[in-house]
Amino acid sequence: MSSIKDVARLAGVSTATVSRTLAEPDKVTEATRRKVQTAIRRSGYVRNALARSFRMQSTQTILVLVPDIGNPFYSLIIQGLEEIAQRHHYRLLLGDTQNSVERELEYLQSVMQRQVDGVVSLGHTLPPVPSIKGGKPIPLVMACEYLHDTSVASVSIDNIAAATLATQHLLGLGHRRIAFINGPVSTPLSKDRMQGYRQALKASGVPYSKDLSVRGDFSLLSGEGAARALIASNVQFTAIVAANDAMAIGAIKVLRAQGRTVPDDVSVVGFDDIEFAQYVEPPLTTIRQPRREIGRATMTKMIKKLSDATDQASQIVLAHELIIRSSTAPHKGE
Amino acid sequence: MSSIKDVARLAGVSTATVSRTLAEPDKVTEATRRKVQTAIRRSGYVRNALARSFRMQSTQTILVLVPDIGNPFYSLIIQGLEEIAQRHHYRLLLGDTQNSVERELEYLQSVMQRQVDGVVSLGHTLPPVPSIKGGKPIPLVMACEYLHDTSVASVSIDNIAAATLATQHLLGLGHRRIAFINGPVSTPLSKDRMQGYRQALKASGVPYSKDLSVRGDFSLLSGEGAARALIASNVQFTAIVAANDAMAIGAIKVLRAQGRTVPDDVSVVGFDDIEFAQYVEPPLTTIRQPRREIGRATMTKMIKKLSDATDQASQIVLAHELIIRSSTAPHKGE
DNA sequence: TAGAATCGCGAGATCACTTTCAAATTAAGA
DNA sequence: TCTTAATTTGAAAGTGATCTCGCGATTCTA
Repeated sequence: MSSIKDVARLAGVSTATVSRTLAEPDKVTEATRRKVQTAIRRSGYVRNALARSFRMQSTQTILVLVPDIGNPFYSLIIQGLEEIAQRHHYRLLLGDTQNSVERELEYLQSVMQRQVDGVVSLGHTLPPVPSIKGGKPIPLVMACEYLHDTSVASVSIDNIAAATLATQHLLGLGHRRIAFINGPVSTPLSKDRMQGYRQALKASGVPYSKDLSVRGDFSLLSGEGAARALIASNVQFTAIVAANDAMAIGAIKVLRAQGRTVPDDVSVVGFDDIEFAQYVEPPLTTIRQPRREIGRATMTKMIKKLSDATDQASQIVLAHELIIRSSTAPHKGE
Repeated sequence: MSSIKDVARLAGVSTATVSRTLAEPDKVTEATRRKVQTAIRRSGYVRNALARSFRMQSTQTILVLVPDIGNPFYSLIIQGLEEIAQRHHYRLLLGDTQNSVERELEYLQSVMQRQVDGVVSLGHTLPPVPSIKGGKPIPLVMACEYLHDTSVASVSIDNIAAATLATQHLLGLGHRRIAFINGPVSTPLSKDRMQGYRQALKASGVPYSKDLSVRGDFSLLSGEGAARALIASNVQFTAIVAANDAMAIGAIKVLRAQGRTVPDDVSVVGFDDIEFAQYVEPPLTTIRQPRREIGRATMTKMIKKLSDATDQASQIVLAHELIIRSSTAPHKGE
């Protein structure tokens, strides 16, 4: 493989000039530039990115921590991230943490070893260690999730407002006994959705009942479990709001299996608007998150931080939207 | 940041010894090992992976080309890949090619620039360029897809047999007019599934009709389109086999919208057994691919190639399985 | 047209690590 | 005790690029 030295020799210039030609072509004479360029072509030279990364101590790579690659919710976000990253010549290193702290730590090794220039986290656990990179903090941006207290940049929707909207929709249809299937409660995001739910209830004068809240982990299976728990506990409910679509879909499956029809017996509203939401029966009423846009905004923020270390952390909030399909209907009966 | 030099100085040894202590601790005296280790601890030294990669001309990173991250079919495969990779201290660089050649080429840049040690492709396009790495070919393994003619290693199921099995299931239920929704026809995988379909038909003495075959692109939307095309063409059919679950699910949606019930009016069998297949209505009969196992086997092969350049390309074939749910039923009627 | 400023280019240092080769030390054998 | 073999260690080379510094050439200013 030819190196920069070979090119330099072939072109009759120094390696410095070759490097310059590559990095800032206009800092070099027309004539030499041409010489170098033909030398490059002739030798089939390609820049050794490893050497370059080493020298510059930067890899043009962003680590993206995904809680679960299998969750289709993340796909559009990733596409948004990638779109902007590619535009700025950054690459994405996707790390599937599988909701496991150990796995996350493994990836953070890469960070410690300076193999990535920045970290985007789609999960709620704040990557703990990597705030130093040769003394300098390494940029971190959270997407979807966020931290209330700290000064970590994030991009998300207003989950309180969104959950309120979902609940209001049900309330507006005449439902009063509305169950709530939450995600893992530890995260600010889950807390906010819960808060939005309660807020809407309160505003309509509907008392909050603890029995109507169950917890899942955002998976299809946990949605089933939540619905089963709800039914087993014998509380009355005519509607459910789930903290994400997967759990809503899981719940619907159980509901139907138990002979309750959706939406006639119970209305269900989801959260996220994943692609499959339109394909289940009945098509799911849900809150749409601007997923691609979240990805774009997140990476844009990251790029900014990368080029300007003094860039301030900010909490970017994007708009959500209630998508009404067929899984919700007016409350029937006395 | 402290470097190996600092550690060496602190421990009163040479950098070579520090390096050795890290790489092969037993090539070093107990005493010096201890000295070095405390020096490492005291200085908070972490190996600079960039320098290391540069020196060794290897990054311990495998590029995984995924046609579409959003497709949940790939998630388990990726998890399988990751499981084995991590065990051997390799990292995964996930590249979402979005079925676009340009994007694929972008990622192949990484390969040319020696930023990855190997390439796993989940798509059908054979990465063209990267067969050279400093003259040496860089390992490539395909998963799911494969090439009939060449000597590229691959891990997949027997798609002919699998499609035959799916079709036979329908045939066994008494169906004779069985439609086939294929994927992009250019790929060996699609051709094989089609062939399996036709083979089963032939074996049962059912004539193949061109009108009963339509083509999609593996997406939910294209499944809808395919079903619509089928209906519009006015051919009679009482069953459909789709080349993947997403298209099957899309087709079911259209079927129901048109007033045909599944499976009473038309039986549908999918392919892949993605998680959602159990959650649609009716739950989907489908061919299960051992996805996690495919991932594992692929990465195992990759590791082998990485450590042994003479390793022969092989076509590993794993077992598939017909999962019968509720989207298929005996053919009704005269 | 002399002196100053600017520009283009090359020599060589540098980045942090691995690895070769030979020296030095230790262990084994006679 | 001396020689030989084995083991442990260090000096230094090498990896491929970038970048600083300074020199010579060119252009500008007065």
